[in-house]
Amino acid sequence: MSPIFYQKDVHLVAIDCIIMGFKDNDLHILTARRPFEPFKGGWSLMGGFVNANESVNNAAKRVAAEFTGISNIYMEQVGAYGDVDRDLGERVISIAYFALVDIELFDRSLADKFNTRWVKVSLLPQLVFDHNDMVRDTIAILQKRAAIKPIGFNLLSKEFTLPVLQSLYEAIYQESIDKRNFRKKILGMEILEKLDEKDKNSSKRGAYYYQFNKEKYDQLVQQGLHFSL
Amino acid sequence: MSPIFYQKDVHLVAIDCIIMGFKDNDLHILTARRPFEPFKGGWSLMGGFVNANESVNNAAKRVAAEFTGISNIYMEQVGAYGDVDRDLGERVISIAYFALVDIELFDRSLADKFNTRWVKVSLLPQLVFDHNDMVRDTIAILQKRAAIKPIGFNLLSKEFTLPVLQSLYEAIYQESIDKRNFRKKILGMEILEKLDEKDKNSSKRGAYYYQFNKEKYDQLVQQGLHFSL
DNA sequence: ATTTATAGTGTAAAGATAACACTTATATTG
DNA sequence: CAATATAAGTGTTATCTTTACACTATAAAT
Repeated sequence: MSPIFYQKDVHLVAIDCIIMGFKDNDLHILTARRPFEPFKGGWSLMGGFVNANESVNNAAKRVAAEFTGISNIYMEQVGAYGDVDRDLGERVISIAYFALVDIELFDRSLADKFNTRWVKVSLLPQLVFDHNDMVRDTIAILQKRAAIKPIGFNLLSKEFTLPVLQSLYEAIYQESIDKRNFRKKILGMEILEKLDEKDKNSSKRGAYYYQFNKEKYDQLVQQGLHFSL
Repeated sequence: MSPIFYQKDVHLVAIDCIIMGFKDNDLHILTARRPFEPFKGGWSLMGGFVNANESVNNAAKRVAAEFTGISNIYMEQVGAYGDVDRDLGERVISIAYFALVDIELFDRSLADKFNTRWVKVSLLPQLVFDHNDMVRDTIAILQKRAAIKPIGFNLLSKEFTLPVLQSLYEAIYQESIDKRNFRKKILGMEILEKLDEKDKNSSKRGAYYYQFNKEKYDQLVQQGLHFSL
């Protein structure tokens, strides 16, 4: 009766990464023209296979670093996608991860090497296999997670202005937010530090730069206080 | 350069099910004495391997049905667990699912067959491998999910009393809830139907039975209203 | 008839969220 | 150098949501 006496089936296990960046007031996803059959030339997420000697989490980090040139990326697992014929070539079980990167750190030489492009989430084309499902599930997770954890900062440079931070949250939630209410709430948390410099690119007056204070945040969490936007 | 020219590694892919039931005012998880090495005799979740010809979701349903005798179980994926040495015998990537069952429907003959037992979540022993992590992650998901979706009803019989429903939510959130506030909220959603019979087992006065009206709930969701407890 | 145990019920205070419009700073232009 | 144009920055009020809180009702058992 015991399964140990049967031959157990083995599977190809892949990683697919939903690599997200923020620019031009919009969330973007790194996509590539798929270089292999099946669906050669179709738009695809960044992927790779899990090797025998690496954890699934490490495989995801490896893949994300390979296509962006960035290490230490913030990543979360989205889930396993396991329909028998989800990959039309052969059976592959894929584990999807989303990655939040500061798009400024992206190594642009890799865009040529891998034929990748940052596309707006709102203008995402049809992707191969079930990759659109993965993106949809990612956005659902991101909306929930961003509301209760300060993960949005991973999408910004270390220094950012409040108008940019607000437009990031508007992009994530896909709805506009009242400026005064947003500032009241985010500044009320006391996890941001106001700097003396201003960003004068987007307005004549200029907007002050802020930076996220992780130490203060961790301290507040320990006191039982919670991020909530 | 293309990975297609390399031998790709293949993996054993397992399912582990966190099968949850509700009785005696507490959440319970189905556990079994593990019948194989490694860790033969250790407490374990219900597991199995994904076959070549079945989707991962179907494998999870198969495993859950095999150990409970119940089909059409409410299940959600918890995530993939992929450390290289998480299973000390051989490398196995496991995909965990939680299942919510009406414990009354459990086929008790299977408890003998598989040497399983329902144990209180609050008294869960140490489990083999990373199974305790899976349980912890399940409870975190369950707490969030139960707050925004009426999934708790999957743990109850079709007819239930409000005191029982409240104790279910108290068990999920691991905190006590004010009786009046709870009733106000849940009845205010208008997704419950009051029946004429009472349950007289737990009190002299008896508590009215209610049942969940899924049609009404779906209708309200379409109108943009949301469950929130 | 009395006791006992759980079911059932409403209101008010506090806190969170949502709605709303004008002033300020500064680069650019005439 | 005065006027203009543009985005940054700032408080208050109303509404809704959440929380806190204590007594009455029902019916079985004695």
